[in-house]
Amino acid sequence: MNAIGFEHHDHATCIASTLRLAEDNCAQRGLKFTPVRRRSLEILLREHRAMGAYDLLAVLADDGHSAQPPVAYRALDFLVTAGFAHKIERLNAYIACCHLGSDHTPAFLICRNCRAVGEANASQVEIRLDAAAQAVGFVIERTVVEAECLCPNCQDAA
Amino acid sequence: MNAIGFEHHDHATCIASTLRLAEDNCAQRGLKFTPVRRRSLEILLREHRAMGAYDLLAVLADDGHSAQPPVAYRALDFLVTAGFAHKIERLNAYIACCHLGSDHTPAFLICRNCRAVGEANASQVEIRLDAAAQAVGFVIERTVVEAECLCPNCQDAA
DNA sequence: GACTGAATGTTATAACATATCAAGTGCTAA
DNA sequence: TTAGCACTTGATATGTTATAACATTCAGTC
Repeated sequence: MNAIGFEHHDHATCIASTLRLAEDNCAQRGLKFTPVRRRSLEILLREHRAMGAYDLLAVLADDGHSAQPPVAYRALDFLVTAGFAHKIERLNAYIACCHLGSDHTPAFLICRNCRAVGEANASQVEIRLDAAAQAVGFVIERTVVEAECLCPNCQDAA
Repeated sequence: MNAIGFEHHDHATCIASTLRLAEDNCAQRGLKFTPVRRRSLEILLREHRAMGAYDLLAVLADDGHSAQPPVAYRALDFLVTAGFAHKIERLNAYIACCHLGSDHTPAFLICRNCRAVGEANASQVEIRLDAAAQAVGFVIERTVVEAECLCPNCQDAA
């Protein structure tokens, strides 16, 4: 369950700058970037992979935070709502957003074998559901796109 | 959690013909369309909406079938694998396929308020994830597209 | 009849998620 | 300055979704 496309980057800088971005963003929007929320985002960024809520919880517990499930779910809900993280429905797991700041419809590539996750950016995805939605009078608010894949490693292994 | 696009159809005929289609399909492919599997598909078709595994289980139990979770999950797994049903990841629920027989990438419209579900057919959906997948060496096997919507009723209610 | 492989029965538990209510915190307006 | 409000956090309990593991049954076939 590693993230894809991050093999050669300065991880510490990436985390710090994203946290700063999130901080600024919260200030602008009047959102409270509390310690648990900040720490949760930091954990997701540090892992750079999809984590279950209970995985996050375990790390928070190690920090000495309260370790009841609602703590993790509240933090994740905040991050997802604020656009700092995404939920991978397929895995019931959460991942820090790679394109924080830019408005985007995320699309995920998920290895069905090792659960590695890659986030494609919006320009690479085009969806034409509008006609179908209009036909039945639905208004689309958000679209989840998740592709079940085999990653290069797991292709080789097979 | 009603299905969309089925307001004016002959439901009994629809169920019967779909079951027959599934039966033929299994015969051709050498799959065993056992009583539980058949009954599960019939239940999904009858409901014409996304059902949780435990919802299905409850109906099976009323029939007098064994009512342990694996019974429902096995039946659902068979139906999904055979292409007779789909899983709605967003809802952790299952729905009978509307386009049984035709090869298709399903796409769902899901009302976030009442959980009504509509299945769009493949020609209305176009996805361009290939470039993103190629860039990181992933091979896409299946794509999940689920749009979070407001259905007409819930738009009015708002 | 005995073997084989698939399907089913059964028990237990893992994994994911939320309801509820109490307590703390920070802001602001009388 | 303190009363009230909105929001966040703490804590307990429980609800919901899913699977592991192993026993048993059953249909086909040698």
